Amino acid sequence: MATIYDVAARAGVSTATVSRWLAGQPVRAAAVIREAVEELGYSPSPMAQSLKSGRRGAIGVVVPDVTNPFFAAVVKGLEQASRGFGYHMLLANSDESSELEADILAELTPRVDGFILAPAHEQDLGPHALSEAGVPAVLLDREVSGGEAFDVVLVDNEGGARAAASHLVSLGHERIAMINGPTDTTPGRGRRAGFLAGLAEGDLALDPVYDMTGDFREESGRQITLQLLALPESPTAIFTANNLMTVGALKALRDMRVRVPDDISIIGFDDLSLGSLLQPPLTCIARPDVEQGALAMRLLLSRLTDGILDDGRHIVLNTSLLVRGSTRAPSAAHAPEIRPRLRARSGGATSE
Amino acid sequence: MATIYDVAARAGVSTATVSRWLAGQPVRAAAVIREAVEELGYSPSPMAQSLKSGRRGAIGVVVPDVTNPFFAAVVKGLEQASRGFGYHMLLANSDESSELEADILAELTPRVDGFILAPAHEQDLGPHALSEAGVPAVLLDREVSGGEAFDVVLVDNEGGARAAASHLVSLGHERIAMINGPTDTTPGRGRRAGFLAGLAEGDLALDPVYDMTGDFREESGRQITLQLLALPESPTAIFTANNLMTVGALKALRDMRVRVPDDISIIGFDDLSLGSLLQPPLTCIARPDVEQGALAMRLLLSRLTDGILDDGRHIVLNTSLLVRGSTRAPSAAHAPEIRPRLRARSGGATSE
DNA sequence: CTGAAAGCGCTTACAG
DNA sequence: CTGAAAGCGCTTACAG
Repeated sequence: MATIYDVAARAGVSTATVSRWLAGQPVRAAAVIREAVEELGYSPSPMAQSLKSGRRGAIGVVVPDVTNPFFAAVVKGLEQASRGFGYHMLLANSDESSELEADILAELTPRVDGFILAPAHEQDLGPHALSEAGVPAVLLDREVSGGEAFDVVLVDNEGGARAAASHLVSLGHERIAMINGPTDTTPGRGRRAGFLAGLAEGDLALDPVYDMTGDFREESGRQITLQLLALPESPTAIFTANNLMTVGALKALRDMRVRVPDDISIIGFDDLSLGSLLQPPLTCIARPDVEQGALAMRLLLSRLTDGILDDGRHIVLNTSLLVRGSTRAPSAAHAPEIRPRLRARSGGATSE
Repeated sequence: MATIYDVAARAGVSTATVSRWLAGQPVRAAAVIREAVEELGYSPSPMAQSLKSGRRGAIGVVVPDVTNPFFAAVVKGLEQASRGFGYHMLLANSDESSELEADILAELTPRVDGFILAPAHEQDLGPHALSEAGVPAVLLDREVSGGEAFDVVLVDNEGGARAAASHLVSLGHERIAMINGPTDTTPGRGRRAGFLAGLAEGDLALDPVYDMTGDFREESGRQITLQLLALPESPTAIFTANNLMTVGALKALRDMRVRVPDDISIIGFDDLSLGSLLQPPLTCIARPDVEQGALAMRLLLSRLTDGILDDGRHIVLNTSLLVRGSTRAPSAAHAPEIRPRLRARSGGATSE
């Protein structure tokens, strides 16, 4: 590989001049240098440049799981927004583990100029180590306790979950279950709070037997749904707190031959790529994903390139309720008013 | 940040000794050095190390689109297989564009030790530039013409597509359409060849009006399906050549209220994450994805760490036919034998 | 605008 | 096993 010395020699100037030309500064020998560069096929070594300048030219992206369509979309948004700024993306999955996340951050820190991070848990220490090291980070979809100084791009978890609750309440449901994610994550905490608030507005409380916590993965959604169906008095409606758990719940429902929405209503936080193709189509709380990634990247770039040093900026994106076919009023067999009478005879259609 | 000089000074040894200790070589002052490193919170600069050693510690991953669940799974496999080897992943999307791909490769080349690449088209020049530059690359899911020297991990496109054709033929279909991807991609070429072969085994040919080519994206699957449905004699079965186009086709079918499999059968290459939840569940050609990524990474690592210099190794993964509910024998109204008679009266149920 | 020179933080023959 | 020294390929005050 040709070095800057080769170019300088060939062009008959000093390496300093070549370096200036590379940086776009006005240089007398511009034409000769360009020629030498082309003939030698020269391209500067990013490693050497970084060593001198301290600029790494890379951004670390750490998400729980790229396999989750939401995060895949986020990554796409990140890339779109960063195009043309000369940064590359170092991607890693934390697999929802705070330990792995901390390791990854430590590994990546000396290699990047900043981070886009969706922390596994709100108690994660990794992000704080970052701010101590002076590496800017914007938190995506999830906050961290004591992390007010970070830029954050969130979705309106409370508002979305509240809308889900209101929707179910307005349909007449009373036996309503929530399959939530860990409450030590921002989405888990926010969606729970919002859901409880929405129920409260309908003078309902979340019955402890219907108050379930999974781990945001498909399998936990499936298992918990199975548990709910096995209850002596199973719920007439379920709110699943994210896309993957919704899929798990739907699979459990199908396996148990529970009809949606006849026997049970289901509404999920996050739309599914095939949400509109399901039978019935999924009622859900939809939200931007690619845009959320793009927004986060723009915040980071503004710190990196404009040297912005404000306090943490908070952006909260709106959700929207998509009423499709998976929710409806509870069937007569489950209607609260007549439930006791019917149950004395039938034992309840869904409790088996 | 502490440098190796700080550590050396504190430990009372030379930087050479510290460097050797870092590399795991036996050193007398090991204990003192360790202490100094801990007290200073020293961690070596990867940039400086790279500049000296030439080892970049990163692998470039270039795929058409991480948003495609197949590639998201592949990326997960790549990461799993590389864990513990000390490499980081630089991820970029080519967006199915050969030009963007070439730019990305040029940008990334000086920063990585090797590439995992799913080329946009078989004529791409980018990969050849790589081998000229001496940067190892393994091709994933897609080959490149004249690229016999590359390691490649493919899926059995021919076999899978042939199985799809056989399945439809065995059900009695004759008016069979294929919605393929670009034939200048390995999957497009292979799946077409396999499908034609499968039809030929049933003494059938692919009618030119049923021989469609999209771009592997959802929207093209939708558009083409609409075109097929508008045909005076629409097909009784469709084979879609990848996951995204299958989704598009299903949406078109739903929008046009065409019943599956009553009015039309559909089989896709690639399973969908919700494939089993659809009504009817999707019949498809399934294949490994995470494993394909892991395999590709192992090939690359073997070149990188063991310095293997063999000729290109080819791995072809098997597909499996998942017969679910979206395919069945053509209905009487479409049965070839009696079609002419019926059509004289009804005009055909699906042609509207 | 330009060049000589120092230095970014390491690693690695070379000599001991 | 260890240290002095050169050098990886750049950039950037400094002096002109």
